[in-house]
Amino acid sequence: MPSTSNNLDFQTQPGHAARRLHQLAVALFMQEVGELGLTPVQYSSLHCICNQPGLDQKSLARAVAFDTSTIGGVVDRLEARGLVKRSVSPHDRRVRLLTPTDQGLTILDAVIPRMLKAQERLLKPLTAQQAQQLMQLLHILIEANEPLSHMPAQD
Amino acid sequence: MPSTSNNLDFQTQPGHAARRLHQLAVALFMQEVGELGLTPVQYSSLHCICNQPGLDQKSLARAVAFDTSTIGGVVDRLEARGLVKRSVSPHDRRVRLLTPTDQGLTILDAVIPRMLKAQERLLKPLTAQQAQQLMQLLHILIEANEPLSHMPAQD
DNA sequence: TGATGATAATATGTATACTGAATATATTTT
DNA sequence: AAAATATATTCAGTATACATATTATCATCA
Repeated sequence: MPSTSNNLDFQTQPGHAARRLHQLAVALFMQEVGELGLTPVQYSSLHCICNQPGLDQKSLARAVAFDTSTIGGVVDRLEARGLVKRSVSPHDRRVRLLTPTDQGLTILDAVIPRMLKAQERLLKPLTAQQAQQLMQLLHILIEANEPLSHMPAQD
Repeated sequence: MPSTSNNLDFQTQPGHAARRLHQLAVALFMQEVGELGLTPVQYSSLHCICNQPGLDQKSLARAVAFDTSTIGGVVDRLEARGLVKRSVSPHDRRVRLLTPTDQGLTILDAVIPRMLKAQERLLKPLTAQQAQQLMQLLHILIEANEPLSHMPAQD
């Protein structure tokens, strides 16, 4: 028996389970929302920008927990689709301020019920109590390990 | 107040939590294992190949829950680093059989304790009971939603 | 046997997700 | 004010992760 068996099986490791859960969450999101052409990350970003128009990219990155490199490409695509506008901040010309277009606001409203359905489907195999438990446990891990995220640090 | 507030905040959605958990799991893995130059996915694949030498790529994809496009690139990189060999199956020349090299076996042994440390660190904020609960809930979701995975179907 | 269809792998294109370097602009220090 | 430092964004490079198309090979059946 090799040293790599049984309890060492990657299948049972939390990291692998985390990848699988994420994989399923994305697949469900794309099933429900994909028709509208928004990815999960694009949705989160658009949501943020609509709720806080005038946000800069660094703050957006922190809000959705991305590094600033990644957010750049996401915003590129939202901008290319005409859902968001980038403008140079008058106070600091390094900064790009993000605002939603009318089309961006419209599509966000169309996406939300579908997004909610995806979330519901993801947790459907759990009882209400289990679902609440899961979310609580996830939040503990996320908050405790926050410093590990690659998003820009708090001001 | 826009229609996109509060309980609709993406921060509280399970899909977002899933992405964050995965993000943390990868970051911890890379902290512990990165020095050895293996990613989480490469580790899982190498582990599989070492435990089942002669595996074909499709079976590997199913084992690690990837689609076959993705696994191709992963194996490319493992092969380029000399950890794995690809050979044409004598029974079916479409099939590539995967076997570990000595170096592949050696590096796997070196990786395992570090990988375990990463897993431990990920769940450290939880009590033993909570950790067990979390894993149980994750497995329920993964199994229930299995048909959604993009990995190749069972034979 | 030759056409048909199925299958394993590869190739192409898009979108995360990260590291590290480069660029432009601000701020601080001397 | 010039120099040094800091910051927001962008750029280049690597590695998932998926969809879709293509290629090579196999299996079946007319």
